[in-house]
Amino acid sequence: MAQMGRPRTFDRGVAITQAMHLFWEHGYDATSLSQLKANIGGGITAPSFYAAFGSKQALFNEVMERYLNTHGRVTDSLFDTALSPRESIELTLRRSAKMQCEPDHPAGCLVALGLLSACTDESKAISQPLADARSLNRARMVECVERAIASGELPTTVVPEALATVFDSFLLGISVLARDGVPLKQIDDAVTQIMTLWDASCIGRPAIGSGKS
Amino acid sequence: MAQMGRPRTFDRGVAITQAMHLFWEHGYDATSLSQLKANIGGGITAPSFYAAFGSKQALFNEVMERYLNTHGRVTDSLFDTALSPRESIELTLRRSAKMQCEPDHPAGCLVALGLLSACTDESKAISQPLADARSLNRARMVECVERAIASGELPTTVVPEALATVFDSFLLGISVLARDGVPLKQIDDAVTQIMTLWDASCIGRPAIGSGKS
DNA sequence: TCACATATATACCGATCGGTATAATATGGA
DNA sequence: TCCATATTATACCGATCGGTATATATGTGA
Repeated sequence: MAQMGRPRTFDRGVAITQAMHLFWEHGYDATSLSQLKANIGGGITAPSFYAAFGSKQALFNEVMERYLNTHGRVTDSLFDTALSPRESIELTLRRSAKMQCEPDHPAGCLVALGLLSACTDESKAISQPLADARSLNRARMVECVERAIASGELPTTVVPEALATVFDSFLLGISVLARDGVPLKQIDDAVTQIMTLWDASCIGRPAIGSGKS
Repeated sequence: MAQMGRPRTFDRGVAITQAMHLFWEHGYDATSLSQLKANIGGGITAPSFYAAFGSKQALFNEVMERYLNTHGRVTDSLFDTALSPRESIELTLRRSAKMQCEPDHPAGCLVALGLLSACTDESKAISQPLADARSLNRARMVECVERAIASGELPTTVVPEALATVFDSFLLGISVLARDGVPLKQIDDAVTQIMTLWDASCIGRPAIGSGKS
């Protein structure tokens, strides 16, 4: 019993990728049904759309799931305990930067930019999984620094949240840079530069210049 | 000749502030005329709106101008040559973080989040002044680092774009953090932390850990 | 008092939004 | 062959979008 009924004229899996690119570029609200229908499988009709995906929101849910299981994986090294904490963070930053600048899909990160999609209160709830992903990444960054402190890689004077927030904010900012067309090399050089912050903390010179205000 | 004709029932300047808060929170596209009309001066009608502001886009232009001349000024220290380059950047980061977490207006920065407003191709053109402001800030960051190198504050081995991009990306990321509800103290502590990067570069230890990947 | 200027209120414009009812069409299994 | 199943195409739904035409109310200056 392979499949009953008239076969659909488009590939559902490919369609989700096409929809992902649209949501990625324009956000949830700003991506209209007309755009989705026009860009899926060379153009489909409204009933075909709803028969295949249920609703715009349901499709977006599938898109988020797809993204988190593919492109979103660039931050997986954050909880790869086979790596040193320093390597975990550096890899996350470099892989994220590279992915976000790839030319075969919209620039930036859907998770970070998903905050923009959440314009309406309604769509804020819809893109909650993206907020959860950001929250999870934040927690993992802190854990990563804590691991480094526990292993003696970083001195106990380092405040995990403070250092982790530096990397987290830097990471989130990459999405805006990528969207603004800043070249990958420049961002990657910045990663190299920011990793010296880790080394500086490593040497046991935390909180230099903490005064000022 | 004080004013001719029937006086309007709302304060135009206050209305622009109210509109700014809406655009700030929801973005250009997602802020509807209905919302604007309902929130301006306790509710106005469509003809009153168009008589006062011309169009949604014209109002948004006034809002951007207002923002850049008020809240957007937190980055002014970037080109205040009375400050040391290090102070310029640190002040920019701290003032930005503080402003973006103030409770009397939406969290985050309209300039950074304006990237989200630009969902449609059309609205991308409309919010071009915000993209220009980001671009300008980027250039000023680089100039700031160059000043430090010229004055001997930073060694000539520092690549201005790389270090500036670190601070720029960190700054842009603050908007997402603030929107996600990360407390100001945590962000401010991160500023303290990231400024040690400057000090580390200052000591003449640039490009540590530049290898890897 | 009366014209003028400006803002207001009511009602409406075409376009698009996300979503659907109805019916025609194409496949597999009995 | 004929039915069940599933997708397709056509046409349409009410709601909202940004914006406007018309008429009325409210002020100033002569």
